[in-house]
Amino acid sequence: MAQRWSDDALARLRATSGRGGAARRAVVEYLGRQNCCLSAQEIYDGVRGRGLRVGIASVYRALEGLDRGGLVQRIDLGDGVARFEPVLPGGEHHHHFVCDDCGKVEPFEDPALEVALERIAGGRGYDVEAHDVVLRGACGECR
Amino acid sequence: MAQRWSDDALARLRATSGRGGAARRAVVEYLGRQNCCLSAQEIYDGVRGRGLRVGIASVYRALEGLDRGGLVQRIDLGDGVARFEPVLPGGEHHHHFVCDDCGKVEPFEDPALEVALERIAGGRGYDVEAHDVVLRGACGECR
DNA sequence: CATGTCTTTGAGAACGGGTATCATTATCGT
DNA sequence: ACGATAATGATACCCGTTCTCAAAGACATG
Ligand SMILES: [Zn+2]
Ligand SMILES: [Zn+2]
Ligand SMILES: [Zn+2]
Ligand SMILES: [Zn+2]
Repeated sequence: MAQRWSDDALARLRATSGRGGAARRAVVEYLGRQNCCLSAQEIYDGVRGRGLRVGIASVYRALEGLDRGGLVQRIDLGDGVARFEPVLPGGEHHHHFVCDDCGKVEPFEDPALEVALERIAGGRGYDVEAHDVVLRGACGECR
Repeated sequence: MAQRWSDDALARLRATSGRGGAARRAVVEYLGRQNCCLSAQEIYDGVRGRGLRVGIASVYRALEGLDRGGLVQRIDLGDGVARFEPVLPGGEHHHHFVCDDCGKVEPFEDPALEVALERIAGGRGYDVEAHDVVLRGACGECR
């Protein structure tokens, strides 16, 4: 599945952006191995940890391309650091709970929430294309 | 109502922080007059526009104190700028729609969404104290 | 009101995530 | 292999936010 996403993302990027590059490939492959959000710095560290000489600028460039193509979702948890996670085909996705105490980030899914959000999208004069939801509080260990 | 919030916030701040100051008072009074979120810079400009010599650092300090006291909600719309809006007593609040095209921010309320969020809060092992929701897309004028 | 103590304030430096720049390297059709 | 052109990496830069610190203000006391 993850491998599937990486391959698909690389193919899609090549179709829109003309050429392939090593940095972009490294970022996509590293990201495809994750199942929740990572910051650009975390991706940079992870890729570098594998011995690849990749610049932080290339990480941001790859993420920007992935974001424009809808292959990645930009997530803002309120700490001033943007995080990114793969967008799986079919629209299945999750949202995040952040512990105010220890900073832990946990994903969750909730179909009823998605339905409520769908209804809002339909009811207003807006053309809603995406939604962000973040829950805050104390996690099981911290409360 | 707005005046009510300002008075209450100032009283609450004085109770926790010992002394009152002119900058803090100016920020709270300006913020109490608004009904949706403002950035620190907008607050700074607004207060300065009234001829008060207030530093941007004091604006951030006031906002930090208000946030710690739960008197203000920090809102992150994903553009790298934190925004703040008064937290009204009773828990009534709204969320925001952001137009990807023109950048316009519009508030909306949706009881069904709040119910869905409440259910999530109760069902998991978390102790959820707050939630952020942002919808993105094209507004009525831009689509 | 004057004094002294402690807090708040404003200006600007410092910090950090993210972006722009640019010379160099890699890609890929030919 | 060659050459046009896009991608890359190092680093300078931008800008929102926080830190620092001397000066000003607030409050209790006499
Ligand atoms: Zn996630
Ligand atoms: Zn969702
Ligand atoms: Zn609002
Ligand atoms: Zn809500």
